[in-house]
Amino acid sequence: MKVATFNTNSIRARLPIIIDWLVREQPDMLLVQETKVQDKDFPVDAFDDAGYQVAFRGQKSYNGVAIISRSPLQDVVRNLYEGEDEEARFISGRIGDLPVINVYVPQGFAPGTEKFHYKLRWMEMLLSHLERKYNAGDPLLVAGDFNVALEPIDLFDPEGYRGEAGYHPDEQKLMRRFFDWGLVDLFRKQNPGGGHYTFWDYRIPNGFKRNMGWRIDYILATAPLVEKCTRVWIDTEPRAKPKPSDHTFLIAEFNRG
DNA sequence: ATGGTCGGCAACCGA
Repeated sequence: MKVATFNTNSIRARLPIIIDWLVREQPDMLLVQETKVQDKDFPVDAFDDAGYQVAFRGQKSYNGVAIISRSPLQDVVRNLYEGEDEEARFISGRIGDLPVINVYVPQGFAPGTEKFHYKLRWMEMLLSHLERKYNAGDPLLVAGDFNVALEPIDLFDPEGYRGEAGYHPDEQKLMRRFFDWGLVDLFRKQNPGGGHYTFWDYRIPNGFKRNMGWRIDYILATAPLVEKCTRVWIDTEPRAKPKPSDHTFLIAEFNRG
């Protein structure tokens, strides 16, 4: 089984990259964030032609998440909390026997702002959602763009960004509560070294060429899946394109059974 | 080298 996550920064602008990648890599599922498309305009046909199903929740201009999969997503949930989420950042379901959660955690802007507090609240809501609805002893995948770098080796300039949004102790504490609950950061488990990033900010000149990036996208899994995980890697192809995306694909492979 | 990011969507906002 092969699972990937990718912040698309517009699924329509990135559609050829995504379809090419699906055809070449043939994953069982691809979790995407920042689709930036309303549901009525989601490019369903392109995925159908490539042999994939899609479940999505979008909104105008911002955010938006989708799960693209070989077999259809079942028991789909499009809201993190009771009632209707004001922002399209969460979609979950089940593919075969496997429960899957796809998240686009708020970026947070800057500590002390309302956006930053919203980010922390959102992560707390996700945590309580897990505690309420899932058992850490059962298989579960939680992946997406968490907008948090955990350790100094997870961003190019830890000193420079210390205490800012994306590298702040309050965010990191919340990330570690996911780990305490029973989720494992699969990339980190398989790759103890630093300098491996999933995001390079467009605003840093030649940031990708100079590897000035951040590791803020994750594939997290509970113990029964961790032991089946054979390989985790980052595919920088979309970031190296002439018309690059700011994030890259993060992929994990598992033994079946 | 007197410039220097994207995408959505129509003037800026968010990342």
